[in-house]
Amino acid sequence: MIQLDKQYEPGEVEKRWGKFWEEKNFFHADETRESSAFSIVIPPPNITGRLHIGHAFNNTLQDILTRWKRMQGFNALWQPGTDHAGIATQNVVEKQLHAEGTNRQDLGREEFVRRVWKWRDESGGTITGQLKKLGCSLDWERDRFTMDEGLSKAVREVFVTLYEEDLIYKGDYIINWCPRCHTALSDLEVEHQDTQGHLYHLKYPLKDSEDFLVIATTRPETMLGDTAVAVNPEDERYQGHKGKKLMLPVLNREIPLIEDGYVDTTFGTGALKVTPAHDPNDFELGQRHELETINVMNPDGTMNSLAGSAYEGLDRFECRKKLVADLKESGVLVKIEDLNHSVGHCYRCRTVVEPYLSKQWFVDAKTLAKPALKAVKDGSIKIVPKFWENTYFDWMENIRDWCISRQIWWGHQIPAWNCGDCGEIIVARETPESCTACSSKNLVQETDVLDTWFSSALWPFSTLGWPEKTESLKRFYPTSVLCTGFDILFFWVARMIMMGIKFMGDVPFKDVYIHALIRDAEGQKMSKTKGNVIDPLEVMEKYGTDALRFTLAAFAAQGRDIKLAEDRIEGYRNFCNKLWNASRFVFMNLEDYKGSCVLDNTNTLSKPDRWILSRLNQATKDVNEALEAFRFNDAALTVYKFIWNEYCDWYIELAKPKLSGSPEERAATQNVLIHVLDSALKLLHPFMPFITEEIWQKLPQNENSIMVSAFPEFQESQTDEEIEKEMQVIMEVITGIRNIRGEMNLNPGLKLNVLIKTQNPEIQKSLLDQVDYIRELARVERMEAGSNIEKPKVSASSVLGEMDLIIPLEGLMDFEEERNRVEKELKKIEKDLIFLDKKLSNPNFVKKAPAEVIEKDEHRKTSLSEKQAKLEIHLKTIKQGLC
RNA sequence: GGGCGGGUAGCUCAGUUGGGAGAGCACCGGCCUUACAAGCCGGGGGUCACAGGUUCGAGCCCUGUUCCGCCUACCA
Repeated sequence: MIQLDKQYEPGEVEKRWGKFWEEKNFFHADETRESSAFSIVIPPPNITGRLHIGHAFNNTLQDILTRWKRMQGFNALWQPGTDHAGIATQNVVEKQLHAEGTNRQDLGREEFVRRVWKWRDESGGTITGQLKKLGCSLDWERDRFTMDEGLSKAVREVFVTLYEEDLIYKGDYIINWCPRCHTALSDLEVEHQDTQGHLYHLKYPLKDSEDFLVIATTRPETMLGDTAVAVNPEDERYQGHKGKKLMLPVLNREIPLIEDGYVDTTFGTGALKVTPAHDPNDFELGQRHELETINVMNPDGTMNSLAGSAYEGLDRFECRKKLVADLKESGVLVKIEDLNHSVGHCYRCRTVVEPYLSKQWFVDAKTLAKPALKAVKDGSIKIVPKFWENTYFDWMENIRDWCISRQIWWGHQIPAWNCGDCGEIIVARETPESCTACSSKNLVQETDVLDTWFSSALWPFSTLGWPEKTESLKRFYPTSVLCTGFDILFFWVARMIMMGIKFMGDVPFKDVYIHALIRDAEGQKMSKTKGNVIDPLEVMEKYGTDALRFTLAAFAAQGRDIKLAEDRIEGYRNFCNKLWNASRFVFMNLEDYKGSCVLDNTNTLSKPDRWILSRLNQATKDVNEALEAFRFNDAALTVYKFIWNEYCDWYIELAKPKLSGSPEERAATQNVLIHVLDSALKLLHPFMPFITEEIWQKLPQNENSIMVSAFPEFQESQTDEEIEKEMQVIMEVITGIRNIRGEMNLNPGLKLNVLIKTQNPEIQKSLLDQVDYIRELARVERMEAGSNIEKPKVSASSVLGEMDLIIPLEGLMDFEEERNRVEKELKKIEKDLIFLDKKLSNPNFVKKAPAEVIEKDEHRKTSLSEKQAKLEIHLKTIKQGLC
């Protein structure tokens, strides 16, 4: 006989089954298998990553879907992999070098890249091990890395194709420059933060005049690169100055006054300094007016020689300080105002980014966005929850070209070669031997690498073998669903849609499930610097992986951010224990059991048996429907309630008397206990894979693992509404008795006698049929049920539907308590009746509401009135007793 | 500036087509009832942010206000 410990201990169990699943290769999806496919690609974690709570959440949801579909018989693939995470990884290794007293420049590019690979081989797998601990059923055989040979080939293929179609181009534009990372960033990689800054008002003198204009700027140091001042042509203040020249203070450079409708007459003084090399708007102004561009900064954020000898070499912020002091002294500075404005920061290192003119590579995003926009508009891709679609549309409709070149070393080097002789740019899939224009062998490859998100954008097909035409692609593309947080909707999701449609001719996934972000108990974003991170590994250690997974699923409602509270995890840890002990009970009663988990003979079933089977069927339906709609929380809660509130609270209790009944009764009950436990474990398995496997393996069945067993399916024939109603009445009586016992402080051990008066012969019969359950569960000695019951004077009583529940309490009666109890009940009824009366006496309601609603209310009113009358009589006798 | 999400019990949150609000935790009372004290039984607790509107009927639909959070933007 199988004995379970009194408490569930997750640690050892999790290790054992994790290993078992992997050894049995259950996570593998075979592309040659015929059954219909279900596929998900993991949002590839950075190789620098350690599993944080966001990963745990995201991957738990994916694992739930994958396990569920796999059990449903789908050929289910969950594609694993990691991202090389260009800047992030480079920063990590650079930090190491710094600690060793060296740097990447000293190492040189080749050696540095070798060093990063070495780091990746040694530490890049951390997250993989952690995902395994979480129980993720990823097909590890297919593990991919964005810098793998195959995926790099895909990157080249895409780059070259887009270049050939003029969808990738190279040009001089203002980009976001991070002076610390020494690289360009895409617009998305800049985090805007509202910052309390200053607006400096400066006098720009007109040439050969005492007169001057006042301009306003937040970044005075950029004035050193000014090549014009602009005003709005409509601005009356400046009508007299048309065509004049100004002298740039400090450098005494002559600059023109130009007119452009872009200038906002209401901001500052209505005069705008124009710095085409250091501001995106000024750059456009400059292009329109053919202004010179003067770049006054070095890539590291210090001022260069064009800034003038007084400032050359200074850091941009030091320069600002010194310059402002100088301007104040020379009388150029008019005033300094406080200004709250948003300042861009590098999303990797938090350094203030600098708008910077430089030569970069861009993707023509507008062209690629069009079909990607359409795919969501026409429903080829569904975003859940739907409100994210608007955000997606908005961004895609206003998309700007994507800067894809990065001046770092770790990543996919751009497949472009510059001819040292004729200057030709050669973009090619294979490294060229010689220049296509002049046949020179003097070719140097572009040193820039591609934005990390460029390779991520190809993930749904590059991982399946593209550009080769593989079986895996055929079977698993398009993938079924993409599951991710909204923070990378633009970074990743939108770009995958663009690239998928462009290169596969089909969407990369049919559904996108966007989940919320997890915050701490105060609603703060978790971050290491704040020290408020919940470490999933610690939580798993403390409460068990299943408890964490279930908590995350139960929180996954569609809407607000998730404030993770530890007591919820504890609550679901308790649920594990509850399930464990219910199973323990089942196993304790199986020593003579000979059957299997499959119900063979339904004829011998008792009413509670039929009831729990019907309820199981309903739960099955609800779970499947909820998962189908990505309502993880509903699905989780359904299983929870079924197991705890129905199977444990009622069915096991109802089963106890039958287990000590006749051998036939005992056998039948064992059958149902086991069958329902078996099914409940399956329903729960996607959420709690470890404990369900542990218990399931002890059940009498022959399959390999619960994870490859068949997920329960709803069967119309298994629903039995009659039985559900009948059992409801029995439960009501039991609860009613318990209620009186509790409210009147009667000793729980005290056996009561119970009278039930009812005119309904069916209820009478049912009560008498099932008197054993009532006696057992409500601790009743004798029960009488009939239509001619006399109510003893000294008794507690309540009205339950068509039944009058009477408990004689001669010698035990606390009249005071009973009066309070009945008066409380009457008060409630009175309130309800007033409400119903009002409603039913409203002619419009009677006229317009659907018949069934009216009928329901009328019925309710009658039964409440009856109940009220009966209770009032009862109350009278109580009061007599009190006197 | 534009957009999105949220405001429901003391706390954390559900509430799927509109028909008088639920869970977990916390709280109160009673129980070691041989599966489980990480448990069992019973109980109290809500002007569903505010103000209007539509409707016979609104937590749910519409409008406005307010507070919180987030996204986005070329506010020098």
